[in-house]
Amino acid sequence: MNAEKNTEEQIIEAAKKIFTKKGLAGARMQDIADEAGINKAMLHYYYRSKDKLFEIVFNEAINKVMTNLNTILAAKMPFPEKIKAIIENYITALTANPQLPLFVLHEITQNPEMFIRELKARVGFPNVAAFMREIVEEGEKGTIRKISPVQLVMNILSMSVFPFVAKPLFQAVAEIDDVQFRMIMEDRKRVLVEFILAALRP
Amino acid sequence: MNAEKNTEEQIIEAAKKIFTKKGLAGARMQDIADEAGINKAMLHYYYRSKDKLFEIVFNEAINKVMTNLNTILAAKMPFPEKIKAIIENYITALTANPQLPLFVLHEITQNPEMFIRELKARVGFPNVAAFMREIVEEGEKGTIRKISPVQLVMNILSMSVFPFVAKPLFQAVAEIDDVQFRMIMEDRKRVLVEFILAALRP
DNA sequence: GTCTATAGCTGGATAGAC
DNA sequence: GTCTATCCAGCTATAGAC
Repeated sequence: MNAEKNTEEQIIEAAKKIFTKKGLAGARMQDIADEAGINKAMLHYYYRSKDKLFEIVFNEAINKVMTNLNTILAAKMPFPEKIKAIIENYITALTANPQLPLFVLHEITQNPEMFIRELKARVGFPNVAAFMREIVEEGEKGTIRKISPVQLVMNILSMSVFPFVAKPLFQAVAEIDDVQFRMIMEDRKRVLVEFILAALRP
Repeated sequence: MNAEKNTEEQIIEAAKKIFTKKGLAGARMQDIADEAGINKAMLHYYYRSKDKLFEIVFNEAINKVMTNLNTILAAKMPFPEKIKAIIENYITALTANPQLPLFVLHEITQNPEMFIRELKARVGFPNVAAFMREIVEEGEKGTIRKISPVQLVMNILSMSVFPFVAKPLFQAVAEIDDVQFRMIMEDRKRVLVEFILAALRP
């Protein structure tokens, strides 16, 4: 309902909100129109079809997630600090946008082709290979315990992202509200770094 | 298409498959009928509505996931072995059913009320409180490093479940097929236990 | 119990006035 | 560019024959 912005932007904003909440199949064009404070016909006027509108929102989400990660992975800094940076970056970004990962993962599963297309559009997108080489090197230098780089990457990613994917489940089981969840996630930045570095002690 | 089983069972079987794959909003009654090798009208004859059918499938999924975990959490065994049991149990179960967690998490997010209703129906369902007490005790005994029990539970769960939630993403980025993924998950049982126990060394 | 046919509605998309 | 009215496909659900 941002009366300041132009219609195109308003629509994208509204579409983001509805699609991330309901998914492609669950979202209604009427919902998006209502959220944007405009008429349903306008959506088609500007973006032709539901699928086209979705693709824009989805690709934007992918790029947002990936670009962030990529810059850190490529950065030159000592290994433990890099781990710290990755974790803090993820948790901060996802605290601001908790529904994003579940949305992305669900839609990738529903339609892997669209994701792969977008992956290939951005050349050499996830710069994870270099980071994995770093893990092997550190292991050989003896700075950290030797560990399969694929598994370590999975561990770091899992522990950073999964709590947000499982947020409603955690909240129901542990009976905690949004404020408490935020606090746990804030605390988690420190805990996770400690945990991972402890696991990697030679 | 199990010609042996009775129609009720065939329908549930088919509904499981389609719902876990497409979600509630994405699934079509026609798909389920086709999968079961029967007519669309039969679905309504046996289960009245799409929502009713879905609720049965969903609750069965919840119970399957929970019951398994609960028995292990309640079991009496040394702490490190319990961790091993939890991880191996999860990874084995999810290897046989990789789409289950994403389905459950997505639908909980769409409709938390249904999940909470089912949670309350099973009394004292997730027996996680006892396990968290165990974590604190072990920390005070000095057998493991002191750590917030909530955070440790999140870590264990995240690392066990998330790879399956993110399976299509991993496969696309790392360009691996189903066989390779299975191997990595099989290997992961050992790696994870090592990783966690290493992180918990006092 | 099982099928065909169809009612009834929802929701994406378009026509056309302004 | 924006709105109202409307079309039409696709879907859930039911009626009714067998």
